[in-house]
Amino acid sequence: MPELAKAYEPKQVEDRLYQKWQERGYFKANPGSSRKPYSIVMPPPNVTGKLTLGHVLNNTIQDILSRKARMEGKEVLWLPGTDHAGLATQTAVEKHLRQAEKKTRHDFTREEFVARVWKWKEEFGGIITSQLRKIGCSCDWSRERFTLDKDYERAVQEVFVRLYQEGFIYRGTRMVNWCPGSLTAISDEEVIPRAQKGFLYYVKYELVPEPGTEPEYLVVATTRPETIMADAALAVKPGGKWAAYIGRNVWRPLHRAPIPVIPDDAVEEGFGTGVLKVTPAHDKTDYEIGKRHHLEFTDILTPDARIHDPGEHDAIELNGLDRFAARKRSAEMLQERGLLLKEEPYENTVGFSERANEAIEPRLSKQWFMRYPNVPEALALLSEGYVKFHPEHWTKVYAHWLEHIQDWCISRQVWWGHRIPVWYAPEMVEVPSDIMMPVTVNPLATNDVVCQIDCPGEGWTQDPDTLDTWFSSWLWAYETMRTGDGTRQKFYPTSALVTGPDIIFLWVARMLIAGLHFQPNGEKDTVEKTLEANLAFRDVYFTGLIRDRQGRKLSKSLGNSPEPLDLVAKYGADGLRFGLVRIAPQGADICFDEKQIEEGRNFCNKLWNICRFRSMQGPIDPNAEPFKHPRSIFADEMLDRLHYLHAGERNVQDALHQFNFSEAASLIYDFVWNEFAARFVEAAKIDFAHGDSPTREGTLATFDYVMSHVLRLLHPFAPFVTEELWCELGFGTETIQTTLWPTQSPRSKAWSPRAQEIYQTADIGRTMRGEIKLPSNQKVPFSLVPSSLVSEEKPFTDEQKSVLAAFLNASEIKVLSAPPADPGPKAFTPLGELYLPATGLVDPAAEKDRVTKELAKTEKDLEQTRRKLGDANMLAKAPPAKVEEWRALEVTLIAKEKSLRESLGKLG
RNA sequence: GCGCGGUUAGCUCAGUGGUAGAGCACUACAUUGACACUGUAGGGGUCACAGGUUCAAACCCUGUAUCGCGCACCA
Repeated sequence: MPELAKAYEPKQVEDRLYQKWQERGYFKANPGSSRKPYSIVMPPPNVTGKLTLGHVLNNTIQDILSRKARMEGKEVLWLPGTDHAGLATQTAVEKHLRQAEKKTRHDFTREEFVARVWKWKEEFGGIITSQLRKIGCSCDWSRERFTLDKDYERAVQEVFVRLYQEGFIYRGTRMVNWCPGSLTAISDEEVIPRAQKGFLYYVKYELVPEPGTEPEYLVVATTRPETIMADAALAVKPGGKWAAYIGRNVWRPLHRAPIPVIPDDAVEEGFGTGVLKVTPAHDKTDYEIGKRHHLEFTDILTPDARIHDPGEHDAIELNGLDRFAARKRSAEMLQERGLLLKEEPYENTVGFSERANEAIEPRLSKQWFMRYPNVPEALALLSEGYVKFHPEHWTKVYAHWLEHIQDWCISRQVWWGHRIPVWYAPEMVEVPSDIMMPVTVNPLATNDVVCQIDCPGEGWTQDPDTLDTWFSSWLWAYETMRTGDGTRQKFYPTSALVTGPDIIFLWVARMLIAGLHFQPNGEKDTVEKTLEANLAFRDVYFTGLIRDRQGRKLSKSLGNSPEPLDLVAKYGADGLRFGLVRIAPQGADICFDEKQIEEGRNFCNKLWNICRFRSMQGPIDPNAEPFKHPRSIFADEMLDRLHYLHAGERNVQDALHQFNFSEAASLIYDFVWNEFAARFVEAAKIDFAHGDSPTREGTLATFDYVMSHVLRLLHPFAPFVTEELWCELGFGTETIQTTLWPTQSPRSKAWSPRAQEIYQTADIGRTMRGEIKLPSNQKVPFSLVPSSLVSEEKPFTDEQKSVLAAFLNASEIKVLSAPPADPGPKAFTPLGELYLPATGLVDPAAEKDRVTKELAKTEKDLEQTRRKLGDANMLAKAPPAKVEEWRALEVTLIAKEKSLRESLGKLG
């Protein structure tokens, strides 16, 4: 057997193993297999994007699920792919063109520009998928999909046509969230509210005098004086304090004209002045009010949010100004006209588009909308348990969204994406969407339109818009499986989805709805079966967001986002994976610290060195059967611990079953480091040192048996190091990937608590050494006066003594029948009283300190216990077993206290 | 404003009724044979606060504070 390197070197291992796995086709899913299916579709990352830590966590969890399922004998499909990310990619290419060629998208024809984006995609499209390979993802790359693949594109358009025909998709002029930076509409779900510091401007609206009235005015508090020219009315609460003015007119202060005072329930008297200025074309609420009162819809903003209020009027100078400059200027103009009463600092929430970092402009615009089908069914999926969210509390968020669902604005004024399959008759003149003018609103216009994929004939023009990227990804769970070879029949519904809660509406909910409505697996004989056959997925695991140590989101602009591949180079892919998964808390965001990755690497190295040590003792037996050999109590103890790792109160099986990955990782970590390495391996050294030890073979077999379990349990988390050790050490020859996932291990019938007692005694003895400040390499003689139980019922053997001596770094352990004549520092252990020599080692003053401290703690414990035992109420109502525990504790503590007092007495 | 989640050691987190835990960081000691990516020991906590339930509360209930997230017709 080759000797292993002194430390685990991931670089020597990772690429070689990944290549081997690929060549041998381990990740390939076979739809013809008779094995039970297990499937996951990868949330497709932006095709030209780069790997982030979020991707690492997310895909590591998918890999854990996939690899474990393979080891459980399932036919696994983990389907990878990428997303065309319409606006994001287009923006990136436009930025590149601006910098490299000083051109905008409008310097090209649409076809030329889209060709440039494809070129960009060819150049950068492979980066993220190659990065996923670097971290060991076991997806079936032969099935990689892209949301703009020809077939996929056609499927998206088919869905559009179908929904149009079914009446779920319509075109309309409505208020949308307009991004003046990207010049496109976006959906409600893509608007991010942000607190903004601004001002509340108090503006005088003078009443148009009527015969017999005094000059009067109403005051409006507004954050947006730049929209005053678009005011169509003032609204007040019906029957409220301003109700007397209803029906009168006021002078609009800029672009002076009379506008009516109207009653509307949308007005809250407690807000501002209780008088609301109504700009139906620039505010969602005002739009509704405008419709109710048949007001005029005046749009005074260009698509890029500059003022454009044509005609002759008194505020003409605002034209051409950006909305924020216009805000300032209009306030000044009001001031100059004596119409601005005051302005006060004010914080309100404004919607932003994340991509362009621009304040969203509520804007009247002609767009395509989708009314969601199957909403009640989608709600039932979760409430009736067909689909489960982990952690569960996201269910409520999902339900709330569905209960308040609004139609989805699905058209985008973007060139890179799925073109809307709608055609306009030759005689129709469509206004190009990028013209820099406000829209002409004519809600009554009817269009001669045809909705179909192919051009209906000469002269017909296709709608210039593309579809929201999410309108393609909502089909991802099943459309990626359309391969004509039975893949969808075998693997859909998918088993699990792993994603972030930030796209619960954008993607997760919509995929469930798509499954319900399009029924990719067809109709079955009962409603329930139809439902179950068409679930997009059965379990959804939501990861937390990764933040930096200050709690900020990781982002490129903040520069707080570590490069995952740098971390791989430093700590290895397994170190990164294991470190991240072990620390990721359930249902909460992750506070990233590189130290955690370092721990992951250290753990892999620990595992490596345990195996290295084993390989020095001779060849490994891949079929080791420890229960067939005579065994030490330490081997039995180890086997017992393994049993509990599988079946204890907290165990790996349950943790993974409950999607508690950090718990599973922590359990294995603690087991390997604290049970296996720190206890069993140290005790095994005694066996290994003596070739003639009768338990040597049993210890070797236990070692191999337990290590075989550990490597397999760990493989989904740390695929490279476990595979390397598995094959190099001879546990197997081919691969660990297709070995059996271990779920249980029996206890030894011969198990006794003695090994635990020895470990506990060693801990106590080591503490004693530490307290009298013995250098850790100084060998000293210990004496033990065994308790009666130890001396009579279960003798303290020489082998046990050797192990205890090794743990204590003792030169010898003298077993005495009575305390030594000249007793030194003493401690109570499960084995009896443990003594250090009185002379030569101990400074009496330090020893007195030690005993005094120990006595104080004992007295405190004793007092606490006695308080309980003295409380009649407590004794009466607590369970008897608990009371017994307290009684036993009291006895021990009394003896300990007595003995410590004696020691203290002797020390003077 | 409503809803969800958090608040435990310097840091990151476990801990769903019975004497407060882990890793990191810190301090001391130790480099002969698995591992310094190590070993041994130590210091360090009014479990956010206030009430309540209970024999007993970090844990259950109510309220408050605070942080994060989501939702809302936030003029």
